[in-house]
Amino acid sequence: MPELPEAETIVRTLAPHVEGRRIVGLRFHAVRARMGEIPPVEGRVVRRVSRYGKQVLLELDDGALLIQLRMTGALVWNGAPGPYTRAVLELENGAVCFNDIRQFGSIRWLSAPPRNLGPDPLEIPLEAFVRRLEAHRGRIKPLLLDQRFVRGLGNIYVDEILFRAGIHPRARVSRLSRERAARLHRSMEVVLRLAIDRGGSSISDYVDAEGRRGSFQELHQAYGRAGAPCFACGRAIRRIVVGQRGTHYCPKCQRP
DNA sequence: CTTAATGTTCCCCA
DNA sequence: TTGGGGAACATTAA
Repeated sequence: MPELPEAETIVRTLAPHVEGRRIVGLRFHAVRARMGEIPPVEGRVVRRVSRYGKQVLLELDDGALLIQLRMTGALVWNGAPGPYTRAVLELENGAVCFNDIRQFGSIRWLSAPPRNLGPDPLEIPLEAFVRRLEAHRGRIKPLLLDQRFVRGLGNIYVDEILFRAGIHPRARVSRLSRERAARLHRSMEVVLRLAIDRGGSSISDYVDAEGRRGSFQELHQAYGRAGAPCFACGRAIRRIVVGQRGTHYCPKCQRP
């Protein structure tokens, strides 16, 4: 469920409730939700809530809880625990439910800040982005989905970004002109910022920490619009499979 | 009953 | 080493 804009929205809506608050307990309702060992966190204070790509970090004094939401994970403040609640973090002033229908998500302990992924797409300068592109060969969509290339993009936003940039999802990275690379860089920033402004995309399950849905799905130009007319040219949006992921694009605006 | 779904990881092959 | 394809994980909805 969460890509960068959803994770960012969760962080922004969760932070005011938990930052500076003392932890009372961390309980797992599903064994698979905990990845690896987690030291006792009772009595420790949540210093900061932040985002690393599409993951959420609850930073304590000497480490952090890293929450991977994967496909259906959610962090809801003071929500009632339900059948899909996999863990609950109790604080002095309330609780955070980690809900996750498909159970792909997990919570793990980090003793040092993560740095295993690529740069944040909202922070990487154009020059660095172009240099990174030049170091790769394959197709553009799988590369943008690779979290080691940039961190935070997922299936929805890659389709939206490529649409806005007018680039075919199967375009070869090595054949992108500098101009198109610049357009891609700009589209990345515009689409992500717009999506954050709209509180993310709620296709099925996604809600922020207040339990509210996002509205960026109403502005999708490509994702989920197979067969519908392109807002730019009127041609039907096409759905293909690229790297095992459903991929939506306009055959006219995104020429091969 | 079959397929696809906002994600990642692992295995095999070129 | 890199990249591509397929499968796996668990659950729901169409």
